[in-house]
Amino acid sequence: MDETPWEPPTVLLAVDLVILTLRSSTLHVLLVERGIEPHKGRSALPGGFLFDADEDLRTAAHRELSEETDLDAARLHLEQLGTYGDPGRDPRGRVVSVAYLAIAPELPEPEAGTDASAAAWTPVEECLSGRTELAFDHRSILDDGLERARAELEHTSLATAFCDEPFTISDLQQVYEAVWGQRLDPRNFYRKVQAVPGFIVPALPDRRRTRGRPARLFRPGPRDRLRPPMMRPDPPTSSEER
Amino acid sequence: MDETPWEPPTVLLAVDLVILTLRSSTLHVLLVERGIEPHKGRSALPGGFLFDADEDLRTAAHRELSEETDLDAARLHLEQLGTYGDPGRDPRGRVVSVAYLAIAPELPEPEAGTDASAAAWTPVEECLSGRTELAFDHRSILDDGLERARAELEHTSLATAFCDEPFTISDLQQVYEAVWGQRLDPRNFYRKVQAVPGFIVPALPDRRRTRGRPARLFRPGPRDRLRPPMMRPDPPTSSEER
DNA sequence: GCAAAAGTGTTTCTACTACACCCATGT
DNA sequence: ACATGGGTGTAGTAGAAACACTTTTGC
Repeated sequence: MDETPWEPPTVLLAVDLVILTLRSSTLHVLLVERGIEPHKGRSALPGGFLFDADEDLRTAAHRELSEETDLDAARLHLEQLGTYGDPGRDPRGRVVSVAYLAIAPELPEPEAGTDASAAAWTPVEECLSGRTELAFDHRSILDDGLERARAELEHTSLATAFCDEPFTISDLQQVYEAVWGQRLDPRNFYRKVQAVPGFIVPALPDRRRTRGRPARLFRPGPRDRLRPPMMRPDPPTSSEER
Repeated sequence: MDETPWEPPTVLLAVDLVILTLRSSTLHVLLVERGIEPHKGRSALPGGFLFDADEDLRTAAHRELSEETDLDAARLHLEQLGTYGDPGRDPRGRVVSVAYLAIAPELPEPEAGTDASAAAWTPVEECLSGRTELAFDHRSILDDGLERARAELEHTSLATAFCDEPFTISDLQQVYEAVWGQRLDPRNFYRKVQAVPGFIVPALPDRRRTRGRPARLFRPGPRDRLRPPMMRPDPPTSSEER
């Protein structure tokens, strides 16, 4: 049908990162302020173009992560989220961006970019409410990243990636509550988590000094997929169909 | 840091399709025989390069689908699966491929390509066992597609996309059994499916003529996300950790 | 009538919820 | 002592599995 000599179109390939963390029990996302057009001065997800034609996609994501934060990128959970390639999403031309989702434990210092204009942890609520508007289609990438994180908390051990080791069970509970936006019963959570084989394993009989009784400490277990899953309670469903 | 004039590398963008269907109670995937190098003569997932720089990714997937099968592409469930961009996955150069997952009900005629050399429904078992070797990294794309389909059967109404309307509950059960590779109890399945609000709704009091008592007919319901989910039974777990 | 598949009832077991209660520590 | 969060017991409820049994058709 089309045996005519035909040149496939080339596109620019980029990676974008949704980096989530918990800061004082609130979910935050790392945003940079764009230093150049388009969308100069607006907040955006960290990311950038593939460096050269031999660079692996995941490697590119790690590189951008290192360039724009001081995180120990190696130990970070990093997972492909989706690819965003609508024509017109970037006025400079056809840019297709592969988004990655990264989860970081709470950091000592919030920012310290070596590359981008400014990097800052921003409460996700600010983005969702529209108080902070994101460049390009980064709002929908963020939405997808949040929904992915919420779903993975049910079926994988992702939550432990938010925590520094060792962690207490209520550390873990704060992760679930922040990401799901729901309060959970600490007593039931305590047992439910431990009922999942391989999710968490006890650490040294060390104990954490806070108010109240010291808590036992745990580390991530060997299992990545949770069986049974940690199902989130149904949100108050407005209408029932039949 | 690098303010030197720098040209971002361009890549070739492709789409690949994992098209699954049920044929005589067995899960099949659509494969084409490659007519050109590389991997000439080998089986591969249908797909191809982006047509031009203005073409949407999903549109490209639909176009390739129409070109290589006679499916009514419009009514097909089509969902982004992931992006495969390892350098070296294609010897022709840097090709990044966005994979889509499509689910089709059983078709009157299995093949009829207008574009590719030959299209054929192949039992997925043939690919998994290695009896049919796939070109490029299509084997791992297929693996990801299967795992995605298995997971979506639990949480979404994807299974109805395998069925022609109207369908019986045991039609639906065959979908679950084929994709999960597990036998299910028909009596419990019968009630479990109907206990999910909005999953399926009764169709005309028409009945299907087979051996045995005729079954009631149903259509897909309004809900896309299943609550409660249809959890698959745990596969016989080999080892328990503690 | 008999085979075959659809659909129902019932029992048992497990899992989740809600909440009362006890435990260990800092102040 | 007492406040504060960690951890345990337990009853009530809902859902899942297992399986006996009835119903409706084709032959």
